[in-house]
Amino acid sequence: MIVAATQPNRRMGPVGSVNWHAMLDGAEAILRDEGYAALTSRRIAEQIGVKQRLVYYYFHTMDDLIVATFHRLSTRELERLRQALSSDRPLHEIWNVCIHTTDARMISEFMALANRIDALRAEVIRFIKESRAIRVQALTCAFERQSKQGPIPPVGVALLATSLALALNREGQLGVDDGHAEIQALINGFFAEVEPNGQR
Amino acid sequence: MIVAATQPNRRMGPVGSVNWHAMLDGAEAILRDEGYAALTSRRIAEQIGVKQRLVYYYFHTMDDLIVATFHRLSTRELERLRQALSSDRPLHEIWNVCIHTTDARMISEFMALANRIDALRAEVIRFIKESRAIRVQALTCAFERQSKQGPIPPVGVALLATSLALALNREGQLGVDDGHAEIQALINGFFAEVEPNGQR
DNA sequence: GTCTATACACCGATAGAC
DNA sequence: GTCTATCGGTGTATAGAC
Repeated sequence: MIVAATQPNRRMGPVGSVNWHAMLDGAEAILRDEGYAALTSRRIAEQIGVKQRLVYYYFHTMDDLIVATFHRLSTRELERLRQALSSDRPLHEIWNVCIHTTDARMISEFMALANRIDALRAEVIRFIKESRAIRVQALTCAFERQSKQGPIPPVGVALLATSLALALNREGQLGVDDGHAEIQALINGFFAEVEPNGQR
Repeated sequence: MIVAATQPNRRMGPVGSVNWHAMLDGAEAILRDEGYAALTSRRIAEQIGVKQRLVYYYFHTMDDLIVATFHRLSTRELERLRQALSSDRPLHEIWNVCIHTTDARMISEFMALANRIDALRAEVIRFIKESRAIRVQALTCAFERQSKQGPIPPVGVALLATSLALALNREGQLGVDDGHAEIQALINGFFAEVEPNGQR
């Protein structure tokens, strides 16, 4: 997954070890709180209490570390979505995951980083496609169960939901809420119609 | 508008002069093509063919330059939206502005920057609120003309439109198009119903 | 107005000891 | 596995000449 860029045969720390995870934890915290300009090997080392050199023992380059951070994050998010999919109220649960575990601020940082790190862009694309597929599956299933074909096919609703969740999240963090209540009412109406109660 | 941060009484270059605009032009280009990590005084100077020191003659700090760049950009965008509002088909024209002049990539960079530059965050909030107000005006007017009150009030549709335009833009640049045709069909249907032809 | 020159801090990445 | 030490480069921002 993570490919060497500079010194291919350098000795490397084990993927998945305690320090490896600690470094990604630190990277997430820094990205969230200070932005990607502050995401440096020195800052990560300071954050988790190790020496800077150690970061380069676990990751060939900073770009590799960033890609690994997103990969771990998106894998966890997909896992949550899959769990939500197999719950009693998949649509409600999937929406909850998007609204409550997604951090618009960190998404902004990764989107900006993806503009210039090719490997990250590929990961982002993979994540968008996989998460959309999960949503489509949940929606298709729900529509069939209610025996109704809405005016928008599942894949359209999936895109709509992603775009709205992100917008609500982003604007909420900025303190803007114009139209939010109205859209929330729309979403509540959709849920009432298509997934009115616990059923599986 | 732009407040001194470091050396308040320093002699400064004139706002709106040729060099001033050239620097913001350069900043936009760098932000769009290389991301905010590359947006440095040296890089801007190189881009427009002046010495690095000159950047600090026109802007107290890099943050000031960034805020000024967004301010000029958002002012121009609002101007385009106001022109669209007073056209024959305001809804169509406003949508065109969002889809064709908005660069999702640059938006990502500014959103990430706004996470840590307070003055920029204030500008972003101002822009979101003002552009939403313009959309609400266009939608309210169109709904009244058609004498129909849709299931979603204007401010909700405005938020929906912004969120969709951004999502279509962003994913289009990534090369993802799952659900895009379906949403485009939805938008076309909306236009056909609420603003079927040129009328003012 | 625009320049040269520079202070000072921090960056990624590596060599090689233990 | 983890360290010290370090290279070469780049960042913001300023002093002061012309």
